[in-house]
Amino acid sequence: MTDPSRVDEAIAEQFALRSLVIEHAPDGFAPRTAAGLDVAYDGDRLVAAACVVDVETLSTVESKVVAGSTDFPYVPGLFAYRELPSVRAVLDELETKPDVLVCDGHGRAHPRRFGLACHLGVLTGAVTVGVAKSAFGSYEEPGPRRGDWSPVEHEGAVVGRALRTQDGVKPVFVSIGHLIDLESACELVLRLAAHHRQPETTRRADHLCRQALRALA
DNA sequence: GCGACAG
DNA sequence: ATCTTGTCGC
Repeated sequence: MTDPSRVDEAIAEQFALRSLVIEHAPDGFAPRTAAGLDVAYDGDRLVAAACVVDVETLSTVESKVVAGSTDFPYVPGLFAYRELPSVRAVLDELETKPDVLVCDGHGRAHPRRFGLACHLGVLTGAVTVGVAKSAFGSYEEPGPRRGDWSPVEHEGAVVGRALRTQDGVKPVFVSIGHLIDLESACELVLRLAAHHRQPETTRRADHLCRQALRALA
């Protein structure tokens, strides 16, 4: 049961905020650290995790987990309203200030071009990238090799890429969140996904939050 | 009107 | 996201 008024309100806010997204990086932007963000659920209880990784060596610099809860249901297109509060909470716990945040979901590749990654970026002023495991709508299959990609379009505009991060695996869907360009975002994701389909950042954050969640139960 | 729909 | 065994591949 999703309260219609909360949904309408959220959608209106997305339209109001989406023009604030900046689609290019600051001069000489070269991220040295990247933080992966993820949330694991047990009903309405949840654990959010952030894992900061050295982009060059892929070693973990710092990680934090935070327990919390949600009152907003999962609604496609309104993911941010469910996860953003806990994601921001765990980010506040970090002592390190990551150069870029890698979100588990879409940025511009969203029905209203304002997915979780954009929302987080605009609200915090951080550089953000969205990496999702599935796409809204359809896309053309990219080539079979690591690094191959195809554009993801929405209403005639390129909003993201289906990026093959390993030979023969399903592509991930990369889109910018805030303060970066799509090319740089894909370059970063490919670098972080040196060993697996998913970037090391998201993988480690994923492991951390579900491990912490089972520790509570 | 019907189906599709990040996690 | 989460519920879940065995199984294919490096």
